Amino acid sequence: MSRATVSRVINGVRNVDPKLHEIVWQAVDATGYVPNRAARSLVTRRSGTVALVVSDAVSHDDDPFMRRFFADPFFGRIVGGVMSVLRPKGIQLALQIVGTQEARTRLVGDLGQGQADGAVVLSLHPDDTLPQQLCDAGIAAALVGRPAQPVPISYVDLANDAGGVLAAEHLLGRGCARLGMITGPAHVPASQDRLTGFRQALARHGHAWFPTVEGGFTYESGESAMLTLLSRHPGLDGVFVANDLMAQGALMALRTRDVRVPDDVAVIGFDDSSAALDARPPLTTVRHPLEDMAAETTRLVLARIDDPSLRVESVIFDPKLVVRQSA
Amino acid sequence: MSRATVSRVINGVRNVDPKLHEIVWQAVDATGYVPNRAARSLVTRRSGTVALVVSDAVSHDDDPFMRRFFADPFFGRIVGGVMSVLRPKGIQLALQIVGTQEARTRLVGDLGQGQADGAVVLSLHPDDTLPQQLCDAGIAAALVGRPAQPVPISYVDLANDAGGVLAAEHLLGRGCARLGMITGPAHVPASQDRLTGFRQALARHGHAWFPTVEGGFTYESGESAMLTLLSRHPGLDGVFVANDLMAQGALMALRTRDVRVPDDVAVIGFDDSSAALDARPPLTTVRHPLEDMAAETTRLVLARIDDPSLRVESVIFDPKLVVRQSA
DNA sequence: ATTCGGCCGGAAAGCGCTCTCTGGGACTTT
DNA sequence: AAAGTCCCAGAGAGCGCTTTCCGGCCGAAT
Repeated sequence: MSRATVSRVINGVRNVDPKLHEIVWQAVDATGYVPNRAARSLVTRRSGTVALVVSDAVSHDDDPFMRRFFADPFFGRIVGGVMSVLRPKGIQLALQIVGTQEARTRLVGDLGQGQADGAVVLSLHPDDTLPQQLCDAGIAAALVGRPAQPVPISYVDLANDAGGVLAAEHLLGRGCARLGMITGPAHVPASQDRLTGFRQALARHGHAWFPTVEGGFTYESGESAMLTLLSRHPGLDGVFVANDLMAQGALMALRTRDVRVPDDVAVIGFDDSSAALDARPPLTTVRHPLEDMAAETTRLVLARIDDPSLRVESVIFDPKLVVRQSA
Repeated sequence: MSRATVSRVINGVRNVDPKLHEIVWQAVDATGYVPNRAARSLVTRRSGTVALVVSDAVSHDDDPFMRRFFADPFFGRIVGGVMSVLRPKGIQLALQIVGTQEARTRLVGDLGQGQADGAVVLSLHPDDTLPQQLCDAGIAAALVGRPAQPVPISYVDLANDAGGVLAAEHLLGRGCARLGMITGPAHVPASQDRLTGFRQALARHGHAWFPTVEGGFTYESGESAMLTLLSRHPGLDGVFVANDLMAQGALMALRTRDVRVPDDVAVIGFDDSSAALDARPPLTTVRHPLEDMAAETTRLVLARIDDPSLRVESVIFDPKLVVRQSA
């Protein structure tokens, strides 16, 4: 029997006698044959790999930010979501971290050359040029989270502003009248959107202004932001915090000041991460379905690999309010 | 000029005229040429890739345990450590998750065939057969954490028992006399070792017995374990908790019972993760240098790829006590 | 001046696979 | 019964690279 026939059987091409089909599979099982991926991709020009690219502007490898980033559940949840769609299809996941401009250029070259068939991209820096480069190079790629600058590239995002609205309405609905917010870093689009949504919803209900303190998405920044808020505005009865980890910190601050939650001050977090469940009282929070979003991003990439002529597309997920005990 | 010459230049082989050398590099820069990885590995039989394998015994992809696992900083910290050594060398990281026995067999086949040159393995299940399979197949691999069963395979581990000793001595040293421990799951080797070390150190100081409650490494399990311990042994003045997240939960339990930390009860955690810093009071804990260990594991794999005749090797890291405010 | 040795660059053979192209056998049609 | 049709299997080219083998050139030694 010729290699061609075997190749046809293994790749499931029609026009093969069922008997031969059977024989081939038996032989494969018996010998434990595994096709050579390199040889295959050499001719098919497909690598059977999708890259997960983390693009940031750090100078060196051991950058403390990167350490924090990997330790953050954010990264792991995305990996989990991506894997959940890649695994059943037998597609490999290659991890790429690009910090410098040079690394970005090399990455685009490598991808263009076929190192991976497509890329799921996490663009962490506001003036990251990678989305544009990817776009120019015609690489099948999609972002998790909207690009900070307008670029014709597919992306999946959460309606962060709608999340802000949800939080505002819930707080208002339970009778809170003196609200405040602990925001995320100003340069992160998601932070902006959460603030905007919250602000607009409040405005619609006649609240022209409310106090705000900026945090850094960390536990400690949430704690100290809450302390600041509390000292400046002792009459506060409701706080929207831009992520759960900061909210957990805020809860601790409230506790040390002997402020009861939710009786004196109601707190709403954002993400519905494990921190929300671990907080005491458990956090009422806005669910951020990161796994599903990462999975959807991966599907977008895969679709584009199959048909490069596809239009760029954006998928916006709607957040849901998860009511627990903090508000 | 022939392709052969170009190849020689790019791969830095000797016997090339410096002038030609120069010309080639100029051309490469000018045209943005990137060598084809597939073609190269076809002939060199090297993929330039190392796999990070997570081996567990889950039945399906969306297994809740896996979701938890990815969301846990544990995974991310390891990824960070592995990347820190792979990146400078330009080696790719491919992520592989194997839950079923079938997937394990296929993985070993794929690796043996050259899909990756080696593997850094996280074996999460006590009777995981993967280490043995990898060993039998002669694949360059090393484990993060000691294998649950004795297998001739390289691994990197923490001297968990020494960590237990550190905790015991610190607690004893600050005058605690009625100690207890919240352990990790009994089937995890690391849990066992932490308990063993703690027990032996206490025995050496005349404490023949101390109360123990088993937790599941989660915040909530730590909280409820502490509550149990407190109700059964109200006189407790020191607790060793097998990881920081449980310790954070324990702190919360203590707080709700109005027990002062460290004045009434001293608490020591394990890992020195972000939870230790986020806890109030900040946790005195045993540092688990996971990033460094993952990096070392990767180096072991790389060394074995270079020279397959290398003996299997184990590297044991020593834990350090990080004293903060909880003990 | 002739030969020998050492080096450098080119030719060409694959690596293991896919896929087009073609031949041959069986079946259908007139 | 002869010609046409279809379908399946084999032959063979070639994917882009590395690497061995050789031929040719130049400098040194006899």
